[in-house]
Amino acid sequence: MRAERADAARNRRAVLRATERLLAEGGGDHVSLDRVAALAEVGKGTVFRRFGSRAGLLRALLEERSGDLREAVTNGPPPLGPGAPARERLLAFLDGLGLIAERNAVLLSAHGQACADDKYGDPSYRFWHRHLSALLTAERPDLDAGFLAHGLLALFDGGLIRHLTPPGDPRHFTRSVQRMAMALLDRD
Amino acid sequence: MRAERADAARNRRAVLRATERLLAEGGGDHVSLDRVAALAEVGKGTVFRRFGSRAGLLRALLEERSGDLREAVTNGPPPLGPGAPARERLLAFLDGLGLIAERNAVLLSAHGQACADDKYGDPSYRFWHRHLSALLTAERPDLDAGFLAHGLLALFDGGLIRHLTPPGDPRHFTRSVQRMAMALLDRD
Amino acid sequence: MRAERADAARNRRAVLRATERLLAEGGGDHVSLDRVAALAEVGKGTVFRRFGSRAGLLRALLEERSGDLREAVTNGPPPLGPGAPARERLLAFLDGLGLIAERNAVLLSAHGQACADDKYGDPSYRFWHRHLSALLTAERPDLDAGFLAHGLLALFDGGLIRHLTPPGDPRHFTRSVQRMAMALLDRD
Amino acid sequence: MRAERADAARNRRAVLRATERLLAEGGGDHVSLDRVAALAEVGKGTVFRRFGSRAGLLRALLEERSGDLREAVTNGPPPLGPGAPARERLLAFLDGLGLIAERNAVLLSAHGQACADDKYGDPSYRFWHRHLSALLTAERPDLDAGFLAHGLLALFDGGLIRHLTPPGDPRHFTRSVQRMAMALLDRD
DNA sequence: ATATAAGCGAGACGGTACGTCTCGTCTTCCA
DNA sequence: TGGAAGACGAGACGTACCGTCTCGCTTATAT
Repeated sequence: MRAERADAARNRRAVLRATERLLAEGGGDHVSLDRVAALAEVGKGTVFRRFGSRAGLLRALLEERSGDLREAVTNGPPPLGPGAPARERLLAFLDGLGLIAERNAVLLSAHGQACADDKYGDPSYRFWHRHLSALLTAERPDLDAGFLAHGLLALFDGGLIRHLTPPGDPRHFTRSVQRMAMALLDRD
Repeated sequence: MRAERADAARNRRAVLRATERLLAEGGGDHVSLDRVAALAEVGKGTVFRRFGSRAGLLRALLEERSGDLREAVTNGPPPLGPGAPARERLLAFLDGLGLIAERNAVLLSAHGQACADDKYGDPSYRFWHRHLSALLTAERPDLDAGFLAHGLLALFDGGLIRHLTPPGDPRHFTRSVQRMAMALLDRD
Repeated sequence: MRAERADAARNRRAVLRATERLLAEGGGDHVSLDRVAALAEVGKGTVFRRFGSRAGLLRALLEERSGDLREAVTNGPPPLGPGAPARERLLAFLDGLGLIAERNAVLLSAHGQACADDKYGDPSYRFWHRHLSALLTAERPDLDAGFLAHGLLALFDGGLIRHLTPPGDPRHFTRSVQRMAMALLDRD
Repeated sequence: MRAERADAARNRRAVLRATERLLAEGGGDHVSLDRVAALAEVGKGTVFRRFGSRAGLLRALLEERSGDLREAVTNGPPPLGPGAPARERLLAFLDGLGLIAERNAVLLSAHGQACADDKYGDPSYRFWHRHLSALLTAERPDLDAGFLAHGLLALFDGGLIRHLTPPGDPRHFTRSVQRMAMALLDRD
């Protein structure tokens, strides 16, 4: 049991590392499960047993990347975690999510393509959405916070980030998102 | 450049009609170019000659669907066309685009998947983006209208529309978008 | 190198059987890889994985057909195998090869068309050529046996065989080849 | 009427020149009728009007190349033409045909592939075959001259010529053919 | 000079093969 | 005997090709 777990963990890591290498090399289309398995020196079946599908693999990688943020948002210290005013938490959250997105634009694209239309049911998406909704509601109970949350999350698209990120200013996108959020929060 | 040959036009139409039939029947994944060609009673080569790729085909269909709006926005009467106040034009435009999107959510999804990350360079996207940017700038020159325009357009995602449209209220999504736009325009 | 998997072998056989059925049904042009795969109840990829290309498939079939002769010539009893006088071995070999060719004229044509000009580098061709050369050299060291071997093998063309085989005398072609070989061997 | 003929002749020549340029450039597979038409600056329809098919085009080119030999063999002076002893005519003929074949090995391959199995009914082939048969019969009425003629003609295969022609000795193949023919003629 | 007719370039078309690729399943085999 | 390796089915994609067919310009004749 224990040895087996170690194997599984090693494989899991190998597959994820292979995936990110392929992502870095050739973009989202470069990540085929055959290639991932080959690069990870693992059978294709193993990839599926661990991750279920291409979408699952990309999702797992994305969750690995954003696990810390999720933790910080739930249990961490302010301003990310509970305790700070909603406005500050919102800005901090967008900063954190933006950083992840900027660093993983290619992965984001690939995940978006793979998940197709299940994207909005994804637990991860739902978590971000709930969090955003709550913060927005706190500041602007008069607005449709749920929809606004979708609106803000819709910005976190790999293609858009690549399109908007100028060379030399990797945080440009995040600041734009934050400004847009502020424009939404500002009461007329 | 010679004009499109008569039979070419006929085929173009047949292919587009076949595409929409397949989209309606079985969703985006049902639209394979082989099937399109077969249903249109056209050689596979013809589809590729006209549309270049799966993405090109879906794009063409989408442009056909939105051609009227584009025309109305450019040369039509107010409030869509020039002449009305920017705020009214914006609402009218979002109404028009929302209607198209609500009616073509499946197509939108399929297109989004196929176009991958070239989406933001697409002439059609750029047109909508320019238009939105101009209207937003007119109302709120103090904001980053270009980014807000991307933000609003990011909402027009097939999956999100399906996710948010309740049975019995097909225009719900559009109204939400309009409200979000108004929230952005309202000066603090 | 692992041994061929059991299912791989099964599929290999199924594909070859499908190929020969299609050859028999409708001639060489009837053998498309799509059809072969469909008839063998096998994915198209499997055909390519095993045989690499149309040419490879036909070559494999041909080699299957001539494997026994190859074995008999190498290790079998005289007069085909080693031990008999060269003249008798030559006649026996031509008889064997002629029989195969007469029975597989259609396959021969198809293979000739598909292999294009790599024909003379093909291991199978080289084997027959070496064998023939050796036998001819033994009998007529004064002649260019290598060239004569090419000359004799050039006769084994599907189209020529069909052209020369009268109804009711399927071995006519072979006897002609043998007589021509004898004419070459006969010393002036 | 007369002007039209001029056009037709010009086009015919342009198409043949284009064909040979493509043959020279990239081998037989490079000669697609689309490319021929484009290079000849001629409509594709014109190619088909003149030559009927890919095979017809290659045949026409081949006949252009061998027209002189045909004429010389029929009406020319000895030893090619009538008047010389059969043995000398045969050698002269093989020399002439060999020269053409050596210079047009690629064309020969392409023609062989295109004509598939109609090759032996081709008027040109039949002419060479009749001529060879007659000469062989004259020398060796005891042999099956018709078959031997096929045997000799079977040597004129583009692939074989390329395979056997060493760099620096372009007539090697022809001499080999002549020696083989002599070996056949030499009475035991 | 105008109208009609023929012919040709250009190339689109239908149909289809090829070979590559992908996913997710499923069989086989090894440890 | 349980899980890793990877072959498999299914089928899409995009390209190429052939031989046919359509179109519309250009020329050629007829009025």
